[in-house]
Amino acid sequence: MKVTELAKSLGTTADTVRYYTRLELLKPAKSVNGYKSYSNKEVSRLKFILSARNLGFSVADIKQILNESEDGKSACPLVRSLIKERLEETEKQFQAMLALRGKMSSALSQWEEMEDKAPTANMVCHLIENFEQIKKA
Amino acid sequence: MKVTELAKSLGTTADTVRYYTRLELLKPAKSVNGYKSYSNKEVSRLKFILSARNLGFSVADIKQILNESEDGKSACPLVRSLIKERLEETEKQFQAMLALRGKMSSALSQWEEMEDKAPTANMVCHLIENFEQIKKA
DNA sequence: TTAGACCTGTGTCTAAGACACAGGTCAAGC
DNA sequence: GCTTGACCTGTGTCTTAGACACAGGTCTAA
Repeated sequence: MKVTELAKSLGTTADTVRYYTRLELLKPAKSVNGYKSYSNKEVSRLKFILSARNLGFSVADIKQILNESEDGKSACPLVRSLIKERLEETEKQFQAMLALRGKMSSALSQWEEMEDKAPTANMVCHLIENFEQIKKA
Repeated sequence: MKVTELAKSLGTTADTVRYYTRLELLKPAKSVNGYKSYSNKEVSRLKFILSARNLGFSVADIKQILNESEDGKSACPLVRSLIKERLEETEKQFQAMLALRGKMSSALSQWEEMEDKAPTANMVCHLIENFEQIKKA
């Protein structure tokens, strides 16, 4: 299987497959012509990687998990501990995005009723510089 | 004013100031000793940059805005149009994070009751590979 | 004058691929 | 057999917004 075949068969891009290959998450054989040749084992490996990515694991996490399982050990404890970490991060980012979204949408609606002003020596844009979010009561 | 003085006075890091300087958002004079010397104008410029970053503008956005205002034009129309774009992106990312958070927390609670399994030839980790989110009713 | 503490600019690194590009492959047509 | 063109390949570079490493400069106290 060539890189694009593999990618399409699992609904991803050739660049993504190449990326994982570069990091040695996938270890294709070399064809005579220098092209990389992916076996069925790589297919299921890639399937695993994509599932894990979809669940929020980083590529580095996945590398760890694969290493563990290649040693014959159960990766389950590692997997549980990693997802706990990632979930905490996701929660933080989520809260940050929530706040940002509120700020932005508040700014947008305020600004639509405000007039344009030319810049002055100490003011680039009054919309931004005078913005203060109305705190939730 | 030296880079760290400026940074601390506005609650940011020297690296951030250096970054903006590299991109020529700030244009300090050169001291005799080669150190960068920031004037009061740079202070208010940096203040503006930090406000805009805080509202979700990218550094490239801010560069555009500053350029516009340096030409004496009002940056307000640009600012409104940029924040509309950024808000849409933020909304998308927010929804993605919301979904991801749900998936992850669902996975975590499922997995806590599941046993460890050793890897097999076609299974790296059954937790991940057998995970299916229970769709919201 | 010298020691040490602190500060500086420059260069490199990060995540997870996307993109550019020079060259190779392969089937169709002659 | 040869050639054309379409498509594919691997490698290298680029992206964000800074953080970090580091060699060397500055500055204060002794």
